[in-house]
Order: sequence, then structure tokens, then C-alpha cells
Amino acid sequence: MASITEPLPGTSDIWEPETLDWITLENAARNVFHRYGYGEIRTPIFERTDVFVKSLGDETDVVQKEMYTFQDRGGRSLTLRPEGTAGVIRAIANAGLEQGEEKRVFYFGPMFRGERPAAGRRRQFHQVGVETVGSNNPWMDVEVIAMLCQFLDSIGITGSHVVVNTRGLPEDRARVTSALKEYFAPKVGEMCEDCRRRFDTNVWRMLDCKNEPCTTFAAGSPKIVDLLGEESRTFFEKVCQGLREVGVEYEFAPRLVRGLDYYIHTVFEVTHSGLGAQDALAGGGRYRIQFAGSKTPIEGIGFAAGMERLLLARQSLGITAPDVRDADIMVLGLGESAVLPALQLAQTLRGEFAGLRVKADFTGRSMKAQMRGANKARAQVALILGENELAQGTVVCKMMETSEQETIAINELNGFLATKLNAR
RNA sequence: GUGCUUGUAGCUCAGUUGGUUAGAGCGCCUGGUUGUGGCCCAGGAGGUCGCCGGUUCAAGUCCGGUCAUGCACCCCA
Repeated sequence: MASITEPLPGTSDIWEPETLDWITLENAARNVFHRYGYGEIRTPIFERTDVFVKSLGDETDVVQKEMYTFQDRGGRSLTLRPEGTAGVIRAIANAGLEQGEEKRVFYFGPMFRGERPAAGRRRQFHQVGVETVGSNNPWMDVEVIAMLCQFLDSIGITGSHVVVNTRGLPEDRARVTSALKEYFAPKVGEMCEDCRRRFDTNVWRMLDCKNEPCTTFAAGSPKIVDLLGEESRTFFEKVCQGLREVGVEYEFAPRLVRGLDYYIHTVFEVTHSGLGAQDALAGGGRYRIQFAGSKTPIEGIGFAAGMERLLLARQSLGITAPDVRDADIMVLGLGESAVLPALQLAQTLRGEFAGLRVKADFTGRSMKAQMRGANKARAQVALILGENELAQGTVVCKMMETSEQETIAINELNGFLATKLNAR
């Protein structure tokens, strides 16, 4: 039996040095996205199940076998969000989007998918994503992809690889599907079990099957882009042209499909070699989503990057979590009478030195033990408060690095510390 | 959902062909005289050997199941 204290499979507890790394990523994302005029949005982490089923598509793997779905007390079917776009679009639809109005938002947060955990794959994972809604302009796709690259750059991730393809418009789909079926029909008997099933359920997926006989057949298949109508091809050409002119290095991946039904036109992924088998760092595309009751579908383009995977990529590049002290200043209270004054001193120091971590030792244990504590916390300075100091209105300041110590009058302490701890 | 892997102190691990009180390193606590850390020294705390069942005179060691870890597949972030 699993211990109740163990986190559930595919979930984990994240502790201090790592949480700082997460904050670094979040702040970098805010910084970059703000500069592109995006605002942060926070939507619920659970939604009506239909929000996902109707947008991702009820035949997709995510919907069919990966969602955490449950009934609430009123008997409604709810789902822990498996991705971010559907909820954001739901929120925008609910707020109302005026004709011609654009919205640009970004978000971070936990997502949930009931899969077997592996390297870079968790059941609760975290994404940072953006959505640009209300623009059907290919230059928007270009800017979004460029922004993603700039974000990756800003967090030190080099060596990533951008792949781009198009799925065309919904009205192109029937033609693509029948062309693919025509191509695969004589070969499907020799292909893998999954592909034989996909031939009927989802031919497009046969293009990116990784099993051996299938890859060679897929490689010889017609390219999606060549099967599309004029409008779709022009759109994609503009996206590619824009990427080149903006200086985004990318690879045209004619058989990139991606798993969600809401995608139209541009789809893209960013991969990185430092991740293991799941090498996608981020993915996205243009989409069209319509919820029941809306007159017109909402069109947008966005992407999501996996935070855990960004962290893995950074690790593979040697970027590690920042090294922090548990305390910059440790206040030692010697003896029962000094414990409360130590607490009070710590309080005033926190007000004075906003950027520093100040801890007080309330145990009243031996000075040796408290000094060990200060050392373990890697404090820059230990402030010693005992009966003598209380009587004299002073405090002993011991610089841990050099072992030098001085007795300072309490009213000169702030100035003393300010010069000694070149941080504020 | 499938396959493989691993599961012994807080951490990293050792534990011989099943055999008496389960070990190491690191970490932790206390001390090395009066109010001082890091090094050193001495003591100490800490383990139902993941869990359940089976085989056996005897199981951390063998068998089965189960839970969990890691990785891979499917698919995705």
C-alpha cells in the first residue's frame, strides 16, 4: 500500500531551491509577454467537461483516455483541465469579444492528464501559454512564434528546434482525408495495428506514426500543404515568409499533425534534445473553437510550453537552481530572557532590510548549538543577544565568513549592518 | 493501458551460496567546562529491510501478489 504521505503518482512536491527556479521562469515569461502587450489571465483549473470535449474533439486521445473527470455533488460532469486553451477561450467567449476586437493573454498553471509518468511527463504538469484571439492574420502567427523563441532565449535555452506545418482550413479537410486514404489504402495491410485503426478513425495521424514500417510509408505520402486549397496555401506561405524575414530559424515539417481537433492552418512545435523521449518543449498553433450558444467561432493562435520540460532543458544546459541562504541574518537569543527580544529585533530588521532573510532562534539552547544553526543556514551575520547585551543596549555582530565580531549599540545596528552586508 | 527497471536509516548505498543483536558514508542531536559556528575528537538518536501472503527449522536474501519509483511505448507540454 502506498503511504498516505507520498504524493500521488505523477505528482510531486517542489521545494525551495527549485521553487526559485520556477519563479525565475514565471518572471521571465511575464517580462517577455508584457513587452508584446499580453496581459495575464487566470482561469479555473476545472471546467465543465464539455468545455474540453467540444473544443479538443471527442475523438482525441486527450479526451478519450487522459482526462480527470468527475461528478460534483450536483451531478454535473467536471474535468480538471488537461490543457489551457479551452478554458481561456471559454473565458473570452463568456466575457464577449466584439467584432474586430483582439485579445492577447498569457497564463501559467497546473494541467492534468492521466498518463503514465516518464521523463518530462507528469500527471500534474505545468504550462505557460499564450493566446491571441480575434486575429486571422498570418503575421500574428509569425509574431507569436517569434515571441516564443524570445522567451526561450530569455531563460537561457539554446539549441531548440522549431518545426512548422499547416493543417489548412476545415473546408480542406475532406479533400486531404480522402487523398490520404487513397494513398494509404493499398499499404494499410502492412502497417502497424494502430495505423490500421487510424485508417478509419484518424488518417492524419498515420503521418506521424513512429513505428517502423509506417514511417517509410508516411515519408512517401503526399504533403498536407499540397492538398490544401488556395487560401490555406497562401496563408501558410505568408507565415513561412514572415518567419524567414523575422529571422526565426525553423524547419518545415510536412507531416506534423498534432493531436487536437481545434487546430487550423499553422501548427508548430519546439523540440529540444536535452529532454529524453518526450522532446517537445512547447507546441501550439492556430485554432477555431465554437461553444454551444455562440454565433460564430472564436479564432486565435497560441502555444503552451511545459514548465517541467523547460526546467529539464535548462538543466541539460547546465543552468541550475540559484543557490540561496536560509538566512542572511540569524538572531540568537541566549537564555529565556533574550528570546522575546530576539524576536523583536528580527522584526525590526525585516522592516529595515527588505531584501534579506532574517531568522531568529527561539530555542534558548546553548550558544554553540545556535551558532551551528547559524552556520547551517549559511547566515552572513549572527546577531547575539544575551543578558549582557540586553543590559547594555547592545548586540554582538559576528560576521560568519571572517569570524570577526563587534559589539554594536542597538541604535547603530542598522547603519552597521548596512555597510557590512553590501545587500540592502 | 502495455513492457522493462528499481524499492534496506533523513540522503547515497553495502548486505556474501537464505542462518544468531541489519551495516557504512554523509546528514542530524549532545558534549569536548564558564556566552561562539565551519575542521577535528567522543558519544547518541534514527530502520515494521515498500506492503501482504507463501516456501523453509530459519528470508533483507527464494516464490507469488500488490503498491510505489524510474524509463520506454501510445500520445503529448
